[in-house]
Amino acid sequence: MTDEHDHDSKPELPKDLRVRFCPSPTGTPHVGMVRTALFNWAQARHSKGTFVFRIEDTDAQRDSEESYQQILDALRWLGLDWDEGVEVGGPDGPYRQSQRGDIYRRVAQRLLDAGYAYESYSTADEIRERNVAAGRPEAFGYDGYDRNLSEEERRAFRDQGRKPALRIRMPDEDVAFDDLIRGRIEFKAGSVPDYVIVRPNGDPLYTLTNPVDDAMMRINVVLRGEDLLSSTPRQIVLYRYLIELGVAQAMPLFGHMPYVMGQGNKKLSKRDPESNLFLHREHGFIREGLLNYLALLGWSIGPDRDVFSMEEMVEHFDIRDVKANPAHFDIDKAIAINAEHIRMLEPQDFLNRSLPYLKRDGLVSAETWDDLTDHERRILAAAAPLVQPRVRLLGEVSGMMGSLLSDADYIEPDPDARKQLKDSAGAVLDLALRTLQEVPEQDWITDHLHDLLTQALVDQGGYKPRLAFGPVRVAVSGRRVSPPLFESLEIIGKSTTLQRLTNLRRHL
RNA sequence: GCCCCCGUCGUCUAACGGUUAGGACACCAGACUUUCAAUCUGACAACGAGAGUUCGACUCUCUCCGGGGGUACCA
Repeated sequence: MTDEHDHDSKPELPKDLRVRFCPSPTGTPHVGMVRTALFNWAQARHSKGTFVFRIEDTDAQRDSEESYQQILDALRWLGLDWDEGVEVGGPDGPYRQSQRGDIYRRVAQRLLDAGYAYESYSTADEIRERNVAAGRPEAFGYDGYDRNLSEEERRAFRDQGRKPALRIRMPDEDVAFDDLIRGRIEFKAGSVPDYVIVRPNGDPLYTLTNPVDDAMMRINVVLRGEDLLSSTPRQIVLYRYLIELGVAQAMPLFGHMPYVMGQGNKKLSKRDPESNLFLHREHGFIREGLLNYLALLGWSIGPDRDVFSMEEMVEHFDIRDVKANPAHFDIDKAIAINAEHIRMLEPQDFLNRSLPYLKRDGLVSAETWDDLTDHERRILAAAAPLVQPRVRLLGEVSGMMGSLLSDADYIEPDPDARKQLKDSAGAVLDLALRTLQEVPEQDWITDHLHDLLTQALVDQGGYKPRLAFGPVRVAVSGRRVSPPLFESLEIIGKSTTLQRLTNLRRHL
């Protein structure tokens, strides 16, 4: 497969590509995070490179073990496998930043010794006060006050009991780079203030840990969210220092992916239910469908095409083809794509994946095929082809199959279904009952039942098909929407069918 | 304030100087049908605005407008 696009001014991807996914374990996994993981994974697989999975848990206040476990669960469910990282190990471990404190301390000290970083005693309040006093906007940022403190001045601060944060010294020059998605981006000199890499209490910050780990893990392509775009110049500067110190070998390439947007013009927030990956799973998204949809947010496999497998995505994916503008998460389209993937499932696969939902809803005795009863297996096998093209989410399977799996001799019609019953329903049910009673067990098959009822109700009874079959369907399924009628009759059998017809007749 | 990003149907996208601006989702109408789906047909619907460059701009440049992000001892 040759790449059909030229990528203008965008850089070439490195030969031995190494990308990473490095979430912070805060909260439950969300779709924006999944999309980031997906694009990194797809690029790694396409380029036959290495996908590193690291956890950035330097913020003890917000990080949680539960969230970490959920992220693992998410990636495993989605099938986004990693080559090096947590759980699987690798040459550059440990892969949780909370276990790498010594590394950061050592690098910070070297940055300080080399003069690339300096001690800063200013508090946030003091910085703000100085800005206001100098007529600068409050949000001007750090003013460089501690840049050239003498040893005496530093001692004076220490004697007051103050401890310094460590700040990186930003050079007074433009910083530019070629973004893999956006092309050349230039930041004007002086627009990025000196920034903190280590707190006064010694805690390293993301600003330090992220580039240091990328450097030590030899990450050469950084694909991350657009929200990190404006922090790239300071990262580049730090990287230059790390190269000087021999900690980093070379500057990585950067690509900044557009946001996934929610309602209105706002980034999909963690609070938004539509962002919750596990909620989508509970509703019955399958991994193929969700991943396919997420891939569509900013990327296209080609003209006039939007349903594809992950294998196809891997074959064609190039981060340089990703669009730079934010995309709205459209749940309707996501569901439609999911429906396509459900229809493409092998029938047995469809059943196996539906079982947890059926079990959850109390319709079957087990979550796995082998643990079901013969009776359940027989019904499910017969019902699957009827149901599979009719559901868009696996969570809908229960509603479609409920009346087939149940051996109840009466099903209370839901209100929607009851509205379908016209005045003629009683007479129709009587006629259907009389007709079906005569059918020998061995003739209780779909085609025969269809012929028989059509003849009795439509041809001879004079009812329009709608009026003829509506009441029968409601009696059997209790719903306005159901699997096809005659197949359903065959599946539930003669005895149950007659009982349900009789009992609906009684409850009219 | 300053810095940075983004701008094609309602939504996701195709187009890479020359097309009646294509497809998908949603919506509407129809065919098929026992219902609902599936499938098929059709309809509706977009280049933010203005200047350039060019024989010719969705496409290149600039300005404006609009939206978003950053300006943290969060990531």
